[in-house]
Amino acid sequence: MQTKHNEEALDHLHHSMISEFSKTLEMFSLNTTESQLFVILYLSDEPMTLDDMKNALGKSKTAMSNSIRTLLDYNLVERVWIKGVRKDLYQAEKDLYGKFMKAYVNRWLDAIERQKSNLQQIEEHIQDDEIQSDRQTSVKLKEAIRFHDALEDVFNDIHEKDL
Amino acid sequence: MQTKHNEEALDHLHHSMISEFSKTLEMFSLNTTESQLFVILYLSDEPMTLDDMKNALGKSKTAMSNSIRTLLDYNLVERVWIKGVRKDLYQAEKDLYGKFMKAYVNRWLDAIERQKSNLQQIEEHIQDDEIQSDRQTSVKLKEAIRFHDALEDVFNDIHEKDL
DNA sequence: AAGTTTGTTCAGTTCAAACTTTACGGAATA
DNA sequence: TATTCCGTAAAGTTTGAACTGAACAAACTT
Repeated sequence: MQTKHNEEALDHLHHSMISEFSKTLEMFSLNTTESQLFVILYLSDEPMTLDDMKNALGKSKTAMSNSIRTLLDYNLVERVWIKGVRKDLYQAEKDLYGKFMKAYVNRWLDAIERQKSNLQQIEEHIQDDEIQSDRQTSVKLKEAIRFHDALEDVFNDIHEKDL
Repeated sequence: MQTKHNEEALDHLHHSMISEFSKTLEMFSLNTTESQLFVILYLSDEPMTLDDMKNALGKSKTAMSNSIRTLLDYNLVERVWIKGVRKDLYQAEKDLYGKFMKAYVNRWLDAIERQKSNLQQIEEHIQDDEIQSDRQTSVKLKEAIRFHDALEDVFNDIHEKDL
């Protein structure tokens, strides 16, 4: 009975960790399932199959398949091969902080670069067409571009720190 | 006719800026309307009323009222008073970069602190109840807490930079 | 005091994201 | 070669966020 009590307590413990830790991971623009999935893999000693995850989270296999693929895209999870095992196996990347930060910062930098370039095109467009834009708008446009520069700087700083 | 052509071009210009710049602002966890609203206010020389915004964005007054309040919460917008004007007036805060960064970083720091404390409570809970947790889980828990510490450090760094 | 005007609350609607179930193609096994 | 098994694709369903319009309370005007 003591063992059973202990087992339940361990289950509860796992459940709490998944519930709590995943909330933080959601802040990295992961959705609920993706975050929970990562935590599950993170807590597991051994690589897991889609069916393992399905059982652990109580969701459909398709949901697992989709979520695991975005985690792969973000480089937060890797597929491993074990001789004799037919199913695909996945495990969480070791370097928790580094991987998450890298994934996060890269997504920011990509977006910033894209948006900055869009704004710059608008700026060129003004000059080419000789539109008599009000002074105010022109000033704001330049300011917005500088804003993007500043963002780029911050995220580049972070990026360089954890190389 | 030249003036009219120019006017149209200016409208288009404004529209583009709202569309493009707001995409970046959405990355600070603002939804579409909040972001667009901020850009509108940002581009305007004068403070605007809810009706002005409603007309500018073509959405309901309720939507404006809700969005402006979250922008106020985040300290990205301020209410101003002008003698004789009965309606509430709002304008974008001047320091674009500083305000956004501060709002963003604060939200991160709040969340991290809360989550870290939750994890620490789980850790205490283990020790109190003398649960024989597997070594692996215990290690991971500590690691997760360190992860939060690291995040706190990064965001604190950013926070201190733009004081 | 009666009647406007203004911002917000509330109830109902719309739409997109997230899930599930079913179906399918390709690889492994017999 | 036939069959089973596994991951993904497709189609349909559910759920929650975002929006609208009507109703309301407080403040202002006359």
